[in-house]
Amino acid sequence: MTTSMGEFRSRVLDLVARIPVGRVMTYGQLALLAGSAGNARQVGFIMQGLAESELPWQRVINAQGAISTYKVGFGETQRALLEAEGVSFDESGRCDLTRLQWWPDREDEQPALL
DNA sequence: GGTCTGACCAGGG
DNA sequence: ACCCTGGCCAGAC
Repeated sequence: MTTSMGEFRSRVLDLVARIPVGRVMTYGQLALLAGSAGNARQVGFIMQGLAESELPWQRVINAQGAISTYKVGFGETQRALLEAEGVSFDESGRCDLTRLQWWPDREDEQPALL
């Protein structure tokens, strides 16, 4: 079964759209759940340009619980958006993934934001 | 085809 | 906790 890049991309975006307010997912986690384990870097590429979209792009962070977008110029914006929905960061710029990382399951569904 | 790059990651020292 | 390494793989020359 081959998963085309187009399918991968749309699965990633579907997942991002479902992340509840105040929760986060990581690049690697999205790659895994979208059917391309180990392809975290491609998720980063897919996220390019989503800052102007309606998607909650700010809820995607790296596996250390930190923001990865400073190098692309969106870091401050992302942090502000997350803090505005209740996510707090420690001195080293990390949030508590054990508490905030969201894994899709039937009980914890939220209305899609699309 | 080859080579470089990257909103990444896990593991090891 | 930090830094480094190697792995990852699609895009863009």
